[in-house]
Amino acid sequence: MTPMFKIDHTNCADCPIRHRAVCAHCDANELEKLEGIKYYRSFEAGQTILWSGDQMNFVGSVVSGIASLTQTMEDGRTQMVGLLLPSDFVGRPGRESAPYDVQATTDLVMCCFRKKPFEEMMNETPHIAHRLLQMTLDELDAAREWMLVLGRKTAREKIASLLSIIARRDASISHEGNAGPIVFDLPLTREAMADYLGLTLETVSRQISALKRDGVITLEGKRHVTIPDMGRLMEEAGDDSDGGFLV
Amino acid sequence: MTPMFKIDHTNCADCPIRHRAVCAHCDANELEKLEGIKYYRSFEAGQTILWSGDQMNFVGSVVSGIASLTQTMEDGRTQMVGLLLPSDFVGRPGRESAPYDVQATTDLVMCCFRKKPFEEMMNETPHIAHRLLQMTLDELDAAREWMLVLGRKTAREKIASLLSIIARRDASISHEGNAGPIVFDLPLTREAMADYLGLTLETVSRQISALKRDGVITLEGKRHVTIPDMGRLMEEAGDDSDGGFLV
DNA sequence: GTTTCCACTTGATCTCTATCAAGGTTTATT
DNA sequence: AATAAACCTTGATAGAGATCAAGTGGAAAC
Repeated sequence: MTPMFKIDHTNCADCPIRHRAVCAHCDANELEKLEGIKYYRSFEAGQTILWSGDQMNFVGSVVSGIASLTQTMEDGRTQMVGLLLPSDFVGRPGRESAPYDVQATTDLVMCCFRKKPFEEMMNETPHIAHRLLQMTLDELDAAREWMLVLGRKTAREKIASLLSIIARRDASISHEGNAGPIVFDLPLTREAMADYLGLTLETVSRQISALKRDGVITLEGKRHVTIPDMGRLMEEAGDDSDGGFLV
Repeated sequence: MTPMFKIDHTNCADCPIRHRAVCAHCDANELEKLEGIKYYRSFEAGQTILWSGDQMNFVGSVVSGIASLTQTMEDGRTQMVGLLLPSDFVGRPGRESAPYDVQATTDLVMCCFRKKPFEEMMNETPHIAHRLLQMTLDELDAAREWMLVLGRKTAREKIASLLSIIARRDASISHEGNAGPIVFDLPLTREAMADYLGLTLETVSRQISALKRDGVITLEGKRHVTIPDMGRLMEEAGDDSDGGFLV
């Protein structure tokens, strides 16, 4: 079965969304139906988009920036449970409320669809339901991969795993699958990284310094990262070299 | 929208599956179509049902016993990424292979459907696709809830969280939502619990002893557990008392 | 130009959990 | 009844990461 939506980071001319996600522009048949319910929203870094328990009256895709899903315990401990990069889908068709906080980790633009009409369209067009199921399965795979990181990896491996995810995601967007050094800007503070990895920000800082000292990464300033050897980084992450991350 | 399948632990006369899962007997319209492709399979405790990467040519529901999903690193570290209790759905419609090992943790009976015809039926009957999306979202919620456990909870809280999940699940099956002590048999070895919680089996044993010493649980033998006060257990787990676990 | 603030780094120490090791129970096997 | 094989418990010790604390650097605000 060939997917009705183009996927995997191909852009179309008039839409900024990379098409791992559902997008109106990708399917001429749906375009008119969606045009009316589509809108863009911008958020500032640090802004909370939704609190856990809030009514969620839209679904959408990240256009630019990074959003994060966070769970919080009563005493304030927090764990990031999802990182939404450009092209990722946000939303829970058929669900009333958000089960975790959704935050803009950086300045963020989202392409939103009002939920009701989106769901109606989903019910009428089976391939969209099918596509959503596939995306949800992707997210489930990514969440489970992350459970291994959280449960069994050392601090150093955790950092390497996170850098590896961001590097791979970034590389696949900027220049299609070539070798050579990978360069990118870290979009997360040390604290956000710690929240994602189940560490403290001090440990994150120490391990980044260690990876730098050992030549696994190069840093200019605090955010600009160069990965001279991706294979080496993935060894440090404890992954089989071919890698199975899906985020 | 009312679900076409009965859900939430109601049994019908001729089917052993509790209906959080897709099941032929729950929808007369689909019954005949499914009859031909449905079959039961039994597994012994410890048996591996699927290795990571194997072709997955069926989907199905757990009828009795417990199955687990496990990820393994090259050096042997393992993390359980899912626990499948009776009524849980196993399978990845539209996917070729399993991304993790599937094992029978106890003796296990599954109700299986051959994948191809199941997928065809899914494509023809939108409400089954819809139901599968909802179930996958449930699993995603559970996985993300578990990320908080793995990333931020102490060993004691982790044990309490696991007991809490099993107790709640068990209680909702055996006697509909009443108060009073909850009694059940632990279906997992200390080692399996450790693999699920990102701990060692020694730490699991020590924390269970501690919970017993502190009167949070009572143990007869090594597996028979009594929870005198479920609220107390949930406090120990660090949950807001109303609890959000979805497993 | 100075001050303030925020993100980050580094050091010292402590604590929780892993690790190593030994022994105990229960259940199955001979 | 004796033996073996899982499974579990408990103790001693070590180590990874948390916690507490001080200080650096850079950018924005005054």
